[in-house]
Amino acid sequence: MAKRRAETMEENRSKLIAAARKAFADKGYAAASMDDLTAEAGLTRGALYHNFGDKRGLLAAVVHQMDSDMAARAQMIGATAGNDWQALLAEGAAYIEMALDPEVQRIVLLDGPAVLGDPSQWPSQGSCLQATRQTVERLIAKGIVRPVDPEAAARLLCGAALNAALWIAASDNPKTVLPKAIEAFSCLASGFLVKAV
Amino acid sequence: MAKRRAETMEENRSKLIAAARKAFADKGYAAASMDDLTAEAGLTRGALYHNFGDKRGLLAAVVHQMDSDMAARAQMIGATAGNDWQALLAEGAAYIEMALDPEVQRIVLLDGPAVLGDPSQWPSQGSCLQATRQTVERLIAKGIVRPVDPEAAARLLCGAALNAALWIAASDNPKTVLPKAIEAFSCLASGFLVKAV
DNA sequence: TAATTTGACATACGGCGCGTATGTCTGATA
DNA sequence: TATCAGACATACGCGCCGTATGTCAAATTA
Repeated sequence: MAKRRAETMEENRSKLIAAARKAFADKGYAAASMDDLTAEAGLTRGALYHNFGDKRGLLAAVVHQMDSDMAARAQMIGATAGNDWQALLAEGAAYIEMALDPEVQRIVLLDGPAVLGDPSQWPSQGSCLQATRQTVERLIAKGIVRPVDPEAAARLLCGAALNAALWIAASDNPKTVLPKAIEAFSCLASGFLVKAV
Repeated sequence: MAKRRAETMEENRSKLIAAARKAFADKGYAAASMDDLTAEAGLTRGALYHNFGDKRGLLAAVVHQMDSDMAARAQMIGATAGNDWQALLAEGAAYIEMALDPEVQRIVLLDGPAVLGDPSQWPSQGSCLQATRQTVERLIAKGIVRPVDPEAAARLLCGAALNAALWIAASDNPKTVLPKAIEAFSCLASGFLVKAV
């Protein structure tokens, strides 16, 4: 039987996003050819421009998907922590680990900001940023964390985690530096506590 | 009188770097045309490829220049601070303020990492990173800061400062959020102290 | 100083990739 | 069943990068 119209369209969108995710991660955004990646998905550039407008639009869709995945994961990890403070630390560690994925680094952390602009302006709000900010707000309300600007705190924490991840990924043996990074992150974060550990 | 050979060459290099800096900051790396920016400098693409190899080489030269300027500035500011701890905070604040410059953001913080890779792999070592790391090492030696990995601490601090700058720049009224960012940064950094403030 | 060489830069060429305009064919609608 | 709409394919033009080749002034040597 013939498929519904919207059905195949959604399939094609998914195929294009998947191919783009692979191509962008593999060759980088600039070097990825639209002809190649659409062919990889069994389609042509016509489908691409019809669905996403232009190359940037495709990147935006890919970033949105990855960002949403990361947000969901961060949310889960935060929810399973013992208390809110540990949730914050766990989210940070999770973010560092997620950022170790080469796909995440290349697409979300490097090409994404360069092509689409600052992550906080993205529709998805920058995944981890959102989760971190909410956690910080809870901690401030409970008097555990100093009354700093939650947005500022979240941005700084995520920024620290992100750079930690880039550092680890660029290092010779990631296994040994990962714990150092997480320890340093914990130290840093503890600066927000009302009373020191 | 006829100019020396090396002299004019150095002049041309400077003119190209200056034009590139302007073009990259204005249009972004990808959208900047080599023909246009070389014409702006009164030269052609021939000079460019002879001096810098390719477009990436030109960006690297521009980044190196800006990075060196930033390092020198950070060094100066750190040196004029009362003590080492205040030097660290001052360097962080200085980094945030420098990163508010649109040219720095676009070229050093966005396109630079996307095109050239992680800043810590750059020949210039990532300006502020170097200065921050040295300051952290001094503070650890004096027992003021906990014995964390200096490299990790420097990366986290610089990452936090960088993201603070991106946040401020994207905000509606930078003037009001700048102090919030600096306050949050001080809190964060104090997490590294042996005894809390 | 005159001839020769070097090399910094200009010019010319080929190819690729993006974006748009136009065409086509299938699934929806009446 | 006939018409329409829209998702996707095809065709075209333009701009830009990188390289190969040419040129001319400055440096070198005798």
